[in-house]
Amino acid sequence: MLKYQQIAIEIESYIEKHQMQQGEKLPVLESLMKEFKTSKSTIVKALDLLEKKGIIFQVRGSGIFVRRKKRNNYINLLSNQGFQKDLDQFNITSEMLELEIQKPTETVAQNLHVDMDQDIYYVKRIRYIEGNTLCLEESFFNKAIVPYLNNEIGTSSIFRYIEDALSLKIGFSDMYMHVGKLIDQEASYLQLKGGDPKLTMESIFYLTNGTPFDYSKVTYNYNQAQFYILGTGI
Amino acid sequence: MLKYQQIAIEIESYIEKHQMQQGEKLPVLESLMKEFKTSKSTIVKALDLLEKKGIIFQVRGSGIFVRRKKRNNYINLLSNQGFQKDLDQFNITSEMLELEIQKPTETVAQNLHVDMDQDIYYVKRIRYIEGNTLCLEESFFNKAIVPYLNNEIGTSSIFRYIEDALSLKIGFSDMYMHVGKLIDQEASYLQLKGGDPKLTMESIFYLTNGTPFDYSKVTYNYNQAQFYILGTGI
DNA sequence: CAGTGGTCTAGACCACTTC
DNA sequence: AAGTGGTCTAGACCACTGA
Repeated sequence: MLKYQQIAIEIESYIEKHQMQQGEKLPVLESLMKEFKTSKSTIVKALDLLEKKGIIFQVRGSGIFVRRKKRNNYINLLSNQGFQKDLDQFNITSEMLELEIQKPTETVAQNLHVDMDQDIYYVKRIRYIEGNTLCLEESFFNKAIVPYLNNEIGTSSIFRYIEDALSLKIGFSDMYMHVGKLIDQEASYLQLKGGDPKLTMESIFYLTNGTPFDYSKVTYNYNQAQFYILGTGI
Repeated sequence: MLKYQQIAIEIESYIEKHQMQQGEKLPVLESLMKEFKTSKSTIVKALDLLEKKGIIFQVRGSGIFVRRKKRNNYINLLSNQGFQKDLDQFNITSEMLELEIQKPTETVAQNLHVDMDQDIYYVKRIRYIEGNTLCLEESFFNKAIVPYLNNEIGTSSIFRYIEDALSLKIGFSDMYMHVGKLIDQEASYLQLKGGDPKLTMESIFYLTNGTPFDYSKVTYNYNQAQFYILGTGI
């Protein structure tokens, strides 16, 4: 664990433990430097990390203040802000519908940057949140990167498997979202009606070295599709 | 203009000008330091800024690479990634429906952190993108911070007015979104039908010093509600 | 004008990738 | 082993806030 990450975690825990409210002031840089026995830059880097996560905001000439979101029951759209902790606060389970090795369609081949004759893992799941249908998810994994998947991995967390068991490092993602109407087949999976609203999210996930390994298309139940984003900078 | 911001802009222009593609390599840190006659930290800071904006990604031990989004016709959800440049690429206009001074409702008072007897500017607008109805927007501005608004400001850019004319600095925002069905009144504004899908986005905007000055509720036309996010970190 | 955060430097050392 | 990005330090100086 790097020093600045460790410091960030400790400051965040401190805020949590003391139930600090929006606008409450944290100790000044000078104090933090002494407390953590480190240089100014390292503290600044830790604080920048917390600012990016939406935990604090810094005001030049004034101080460092706590920032807190106000609503629960909303899911964080940028999981990097919450280090996956956010989804853990909900009880999310998966039901596997299909899991097989396929050749990619043209769209999939393009998004995963593979040839049409390479193998792809196709995973189709329904995900539940607190027992309600959250979304229908179709994912395509580049088999050259994720050589093996099974039912057990699919019903728990594929990403955790990729990071822990395959020790690959996930880097960044492109996400595209739009709103539309459910077709009958989608509706039946989500226990809704054809023509009901849907939120579709297409994502491409990359390893830290820039290789795309997962293209996924997720159709959300509009009753559960509640997201928040803590924006930094306008 | 700060040095690291200037450098970031120049690197971004370079990428743009040379039409560099996803995965193309930029010069190494050493070269950039020499080229911009500056220290390593400053270059690193400029690159971190570009990484946060989704323009590049850095791979330790390997290099600095260009990142490019693939789809057009999608609106950037995090305008901080694009410095407002993103919306400028579309032709967006506004039609003012209402503009008046009111007392806040309880919800508004809470979100803007004002008392129930303080004055609020209420602004109701329809926004168009390339001539099509994009959204119906209701905004509430704290009059103590934004003391004056008129039709002209409202039909152009209220935020630009706040930053330029009032010289206030906008800091960060909380955004909450969910999907639902249009009620008849909303539908008529958006030239859609009652029961059609809608995306609702509630935002609270804060100045850099943490004071909330704008609470807005935006109902998007589902035909135009196409957003993208360039995620960094998972 | 004192207090506080932000930028910038020069350099040491570390961790990862690539050959 | 060489190349490349990442962390960390110590300190100078700058820019903004608020009493």
